[in-house]
Amino acid sequence: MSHTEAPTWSEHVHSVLARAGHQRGGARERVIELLARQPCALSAVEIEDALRAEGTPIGRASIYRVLELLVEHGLAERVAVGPGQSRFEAIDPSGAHHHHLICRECGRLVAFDDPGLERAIDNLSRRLGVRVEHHDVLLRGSCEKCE
Amino acid sequence: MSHTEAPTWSEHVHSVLARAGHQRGGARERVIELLARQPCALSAVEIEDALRAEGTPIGRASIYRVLELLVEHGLAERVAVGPGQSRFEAIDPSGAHHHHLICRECGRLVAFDDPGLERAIDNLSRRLGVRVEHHDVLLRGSCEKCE
DNA sequence: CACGTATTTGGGATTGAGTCTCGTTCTGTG
DNA sequence: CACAGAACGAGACTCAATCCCAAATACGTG
Ligand SMILES: [Zn+2]
Ligand SMILES: [Zn+2]
Ligand SMILES: [Zn+2]
Ligand SMILES: [Zn+2]
Repeated sequence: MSHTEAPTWSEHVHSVLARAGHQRGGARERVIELLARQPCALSAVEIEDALRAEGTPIGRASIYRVLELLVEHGLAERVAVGPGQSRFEAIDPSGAHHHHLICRECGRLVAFDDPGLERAIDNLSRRLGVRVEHHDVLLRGSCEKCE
Repeated sequence: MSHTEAPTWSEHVHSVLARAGHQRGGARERVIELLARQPCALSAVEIEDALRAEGTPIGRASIYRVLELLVEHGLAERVAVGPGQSRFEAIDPSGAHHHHLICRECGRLVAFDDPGLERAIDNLSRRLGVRVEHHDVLLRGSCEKCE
């Protein structure tokens, strides 16, 4: 192949972090690899448990450090689903992202994306005249299964 | 006056809770009165401190109980501004509400409302075909003062 | 008003996500 | 392979939030 493949999220993360002057380490690699495989957001505790279950336990401090680093660099997003319950998920390098509906009944997280919503936030930030770096949107209701 | 005045938020809260079979108690009254006077969201700790400063200290457990009750009945909203940092504010019975921008620099909360955003969320919920009871929107960026 | 019952309240113990510290281990470079 | 800086992890610690339960309070009834 002569053309450049679009980089995967992991590759993108590694290149961004390398460019920012970060070395590589086992803990970070593990967390990134795990996040790369997820369809939707995980909590820090779930990440800790998943890694331990895979036989490569990672210190709690490292997990939070990695997550903070990723969020700082716009590589992952924190989804606050409740008091003391943050979840994290990869952000696609293309800028494509989705938001979530959390079901009041079963607590399940449902992902969606909506250009109209993004456009509205865009217009809004222009109207406010402030620099909006990020937007959190979380809908609460009941999902199809709990309807 | 022969016409009915629009009820204040406190009155509305009391009638909703009475209808739901709740008795009145001092702690609840104090928290409701305090929230009614706020222009924007307070944390539970701020509420506790404010009430103590006013000479009517209220137990922590009661404060959280009242807040939960209000949120449950759609009378107040929880704004998750960060991990382990919830803020609460009254929801106007008319349905009028605002959202917030939280400043990365100074941490200040700036309120705004935007019909375009509300319309977009409306359309979205119709498109998804689910019943959306509530929507959280939180922008992150820098406020005018920190620009 | 006095009584009885259900609700509300609050002090204090407890939980648990998230943070901090600091000595150890690893990475990359020359 | 030596060195400096970066990354790691065990465990102490913080603090919002929850839980427990005995005491206080609200309110319908007589
Ligand atoms: Zn997701
Ligand atoms: Zn968006
Ligand atoms: Zn507000
Ligand atoms: Zn809205």
